[in-house]
Amino acid sequence: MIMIDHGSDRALYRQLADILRGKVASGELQPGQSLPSEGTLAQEYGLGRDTVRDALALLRSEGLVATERGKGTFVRVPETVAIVSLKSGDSLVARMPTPEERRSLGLNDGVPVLVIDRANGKNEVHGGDRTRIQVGRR
Amino acid sequence: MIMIDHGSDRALYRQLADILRGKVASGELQPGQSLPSEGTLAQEYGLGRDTVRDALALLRSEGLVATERGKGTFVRVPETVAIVSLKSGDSLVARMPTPEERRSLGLNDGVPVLVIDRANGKNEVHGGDRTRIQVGRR
DNA sequence: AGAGATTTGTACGTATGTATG
DNA sequence: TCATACATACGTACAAATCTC
Repeated sequence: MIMIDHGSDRALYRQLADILRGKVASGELQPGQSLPSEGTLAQEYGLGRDTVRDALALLRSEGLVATERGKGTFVRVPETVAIVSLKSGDSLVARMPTPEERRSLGLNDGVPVLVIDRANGKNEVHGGDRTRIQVGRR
Repeated sequence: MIMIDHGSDRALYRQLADILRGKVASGELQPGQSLPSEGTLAQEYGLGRDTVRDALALLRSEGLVATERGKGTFVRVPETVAIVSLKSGDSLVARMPTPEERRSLGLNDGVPVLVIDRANGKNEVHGGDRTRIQVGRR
């Protein structure tokens, strides 16, 4: 098993994030599955709880996991994706949501928004985890 | 001046983030301008440095500020935006970059990527802070 | 070049509160 | 009711990058 190298230049919390990211990538941790608790991870890897929390915060910011208070941290399950069509004259950008957008759309950490500027001047904001943009071929 | 309410339900670091976000929104803090140091903020608002860091981390995750080690935290300056055209049959999604994508594109915290699936099967990844997607009207 | 001050990064500890099961 | 788990907030200490003199 891969462990933490206290002699490495790489920060301990980054090493732990690498390990957990790898377990998600390899399928050892499946979508919906819970990670060990912060306390358990701290004990298993010989780290302070703060260091474990830094690692989990990093993975949340990447959109890889979601943490629920009192429950635990879980590998994110992909959302059902809706197709949104773009037409000639439309444009869009991607950015992180404002706190208000996060609330109103119910977005997790590590989820951007797509902001569409329609040719008619109207504006749309879509959650990045549940939206695919498509041109033509409707 | 707006201060921190230790009696409030809202977490202290969120209150501080609200204050700083407001100063950016109002223009009191201009793009490129540095925020007070963590130590200064902690002293001014009567908070622990850890709490100040939580607030700054939140603002970074929103793409509002960028922190440079040894220098300070600065209001993000908008990047020069390149226009990328979509054609019929193309599609795209937005998500947070992998660590590798962040490195290779030189992306800050709080900056998503746009992943374009071209009709010919090819794939493109663009930094969300420097890209506008457009359909037609080139 | 070098020394010292400033600033952020990392890592630990403790304590308490709140949500969940 | 009780145990578990995450959230918040304080403290300390040292490392590393930057800046100034």
